[in-house]
Amino acid sequence: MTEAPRTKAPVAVDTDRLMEQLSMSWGVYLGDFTLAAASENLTASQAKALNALRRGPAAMRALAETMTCDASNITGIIDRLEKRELVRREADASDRRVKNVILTAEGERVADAIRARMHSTQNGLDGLSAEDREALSLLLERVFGCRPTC
Amino acid sequence: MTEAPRTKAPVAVDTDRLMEQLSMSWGVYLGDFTLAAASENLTASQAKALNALRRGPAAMRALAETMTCDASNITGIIDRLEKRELVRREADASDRRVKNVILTAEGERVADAIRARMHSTQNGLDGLSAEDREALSLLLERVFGCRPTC
DNA sequence: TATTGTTATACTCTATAACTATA
DNA sequence: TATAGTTATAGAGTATAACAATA
Repeated sequence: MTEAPRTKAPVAVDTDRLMEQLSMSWGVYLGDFTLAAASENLTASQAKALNALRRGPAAMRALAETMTCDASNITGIIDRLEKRELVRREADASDRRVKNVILTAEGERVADAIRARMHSTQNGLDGLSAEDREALSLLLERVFGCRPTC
Repeated sequence: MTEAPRTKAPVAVDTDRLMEQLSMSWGVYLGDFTLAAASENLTASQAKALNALRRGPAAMRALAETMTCDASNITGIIDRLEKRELVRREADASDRRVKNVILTAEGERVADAIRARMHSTQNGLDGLSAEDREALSLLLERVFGCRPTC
């Protein structure tokens, strides 16, 4: 099932090509993101957490889920962001075990600044026509199952 | 120049949407890659180095360039891969300062295995028609400037 | 008992700076 | 003197295991 036939079908070749291209493209994207984060003296993980919180407060556990890492890691990441007053912890009203993490006004400003400084990616997207952007969005959704607002 | 107009043009909104979607898609891709690497007891960075070497031998310095990290990091990464006999160092013939890193047969096998275990991404791409794959490839090239074979 | 967040531990990745051996 | 690779160092991310507080 996972074995490819010895004769290369055009389909298989294109998938290989795309995998290679995706690998390089994500490298460019990550470099852009890391540089943007560094411009605010943040690591990529810290910026990722900040970005996730733009949607609203989240429990430590939920944040770990979003960042696909162990819950124990979140403590340190949020500690460093809290020390810079970009986020704050707040005890949950209904369940006192839970701590909700909330973006401060300054944290919101920094998150927006990082987003705005992703020039390379932004310029690449701005260079596309409206139709092309729509097409790319649909393709990403079909390949990775990610819709913009979910 | 970098200031957006106060009235939101449809173009600007679509770019925001795409940035968000790219962020999530990248998360899915990275998770897939990290899991595939872990299935061979490798970290993402080690797997990335292994994958880069599939194109052929590379000097330590060139590898650092490819992985967009400081040259001093490559020493440790290659040390660990060499300890497992997935790569080997070889002195360059023309410049004795240079060490070329070469994939061993076992390293090649492991690199291929990781590539093959990226089921999520692979399935996503296989679900596209030939035309859609071609379209995605063109869009990636225009946004990120990455061609498959360069 | 189960879950949330934290701590302790060990390993890896990362950049900076200083070192060596070549060029 | 300049460059390739290494080492030393310090900070950050990561998973595992164990813990306290709460459910």
